[in-house]
This record gives sequence, structure tokens and C-alpha cells, in this order.
Amino acid sequence: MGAFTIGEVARRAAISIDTVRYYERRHLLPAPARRASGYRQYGDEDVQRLRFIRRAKALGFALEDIRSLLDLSIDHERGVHGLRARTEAKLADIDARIAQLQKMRRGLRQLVADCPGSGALDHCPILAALGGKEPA
Amino acid sequence: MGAFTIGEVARRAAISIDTVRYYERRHLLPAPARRASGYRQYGDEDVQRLRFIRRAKALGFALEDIRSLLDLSIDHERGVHGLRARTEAKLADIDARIAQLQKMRRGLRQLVADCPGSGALDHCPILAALGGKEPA
DNA sequence: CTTGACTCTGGACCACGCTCCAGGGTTTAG
DNA sequence: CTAAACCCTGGAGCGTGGTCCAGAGTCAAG
Repeated sequence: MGAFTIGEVARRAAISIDTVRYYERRHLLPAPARRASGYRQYGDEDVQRLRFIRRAKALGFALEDIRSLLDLSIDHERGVHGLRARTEAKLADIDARIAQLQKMRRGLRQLVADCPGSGALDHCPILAALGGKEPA
Repeated sequence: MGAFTIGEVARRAAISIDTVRYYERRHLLPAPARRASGYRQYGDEDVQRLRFIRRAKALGFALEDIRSLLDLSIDHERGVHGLRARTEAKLADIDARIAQLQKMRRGLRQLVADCPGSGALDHCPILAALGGKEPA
């Protein structure tokens, strides 16, 4: 369906025009067809791809990671060479991220639970935990 | 009771000398006393402060956040409220990230399940999981 | 006194992920 | 036809969080 201008595709993907061109330069988005005038022409698949990028970015993936995720799906279309290994590597990466965040979360959760919400800062467990002693 | 040089304080806090000076420029660390020669002189409280910064950073706080946390510690009456609120906000942010990562993880799991290393699929589950439709 | 390790300043530079700008050309509504 | 709104390119600039460098001075050991 779509034969969108860059402005339309940007609006549909809820990102800026500059960002669309930036992603093209960074090869996260394939170079689109051009009109005779030089205007870029996009389709629905580009909107999908840009939304994918936006969501993955919101999950904390670097653009480079996202590019490899996208490459992964291209491999998928082409017939799956080494796809499983790469997918599992990505999965391990995600698990590590989750574990890291959960560790962080437990630390902060405990601090909030212990925090009286009032009183002298000298007794604040958050500061105590952050400023605590270390071995060596 | 130290009277540490920048090298010593950096080593004790497990960060680089350049980073110590960088934190000073960014006002995360007060400008230290100087020897007649101009050498910076640090004390134990600086080591503590640098360790605080390192820990807070590991918990996901931006340097700017950390600077306000440190500033808050000056305001003993109000400090705890602000600190607790900031910590809780950070916690909510972390929870959201975990939830989204788990969603993505499920998508990738599905991809692995659907694609055991050979054969072809006509649809990418990652795109399905993350590139899904949006309102408008 | 010499040597080597350390420190000083200021500024350049890096990666990341945009964001904006100038100075053009194009498209479209009235 | 005109004017507004859009698009093009290339490159500069920005915020974050550092890292590295030159060219100079300082300190401690032998």
C-alpha cells in the first residue's frame, strides 16, 4: 500500500524525519526508492521496521544491536543460516540485561523498603548502602 | 585520614585519574585543597564520595542524578523525601524495562522454537512481538 | 643531582544518537 | 502563478561520560 514520503513515514513511525535519514545512513533502514525528483519513497514495511527500531531502542538496545536483530530477520527470510545460534546469543544478551536490571531492582527495592521517608539523612539506608565500605 | 594524591584517591575509588578530574569539573566532587605545588590533596571523605558515585552509577543513575543526590545530602531536613522519591521513580523505570525485555525475550524464544536451525519460515516472530500495530 | 614516576592545565577527541542548519529544489492548494 | 509546505544534501553541533595528549612542573629514591 503505502507510497509514503519521508514526512509521512516518520509521522507513522512516530520519529523525526532527521532520524529516518540517520537510520538510513547507519544502515538500519535500507535506502529507499526515489522519485524522479529525488524524494524518498517508503512503504508499509518501512513503517514496521521503524517501529521495531523504536521499540527495541526503548528496551535499551543500541542501534548496532538492533541492526543485528534486523539482519537476523533478513536471514530468516533468506533461509536461516546460523540463525538459531545468533538468536540464542541475542537471547543470552537479553537474559543478562534482565538479570542486571533485577539485581539493580532488588538493591533499590530493599533501600526503599528500609527508608523511613523522614528523619535525618544520617540514618538513610539508601545513602548508607551507596556509600558503604568496600573490601580493599 | 588520608592526604592522598589524585593517583591514590583514584586507585582507592577504583576509577581513573582523568575521571576524578572530570567529576571535579562536573561538580560531583568538590575542588580539593592544593599543595603549594598545585597538587590536589584528597581525604577519606573524597574516597567515600567517589565510591558513592561509582555505586550509584552502577545502579543506573545518571551523573546529573547523582549530583542531586549528593546535593540533597546537604539538606538534612528535606533530603530523605527527595531521595526516596527519586529512588522509587528509578525503581518504576527499572520494572518497566524488565517487563519490556521479558516481552522481547518471549518473542525471541518463540523464534528459536519456530526455527530450530533449518527450514524456512514466512514470518518473523520478533517483528510480530515488537513491530506490532499501534493506535493511529 | 639525576632519573623516573607522578601531577598540572587546557583542550582535543571518542562513540552514541540524534538534531539542526543553510541553501538549494519540488509539490500542491488556491 | 504564487506561496506554503515539503524534500534534498552535507556538515556542524549537542549532551553524556569519559579518555588522551602535549608540554610543563614536582616529588622520591638512589
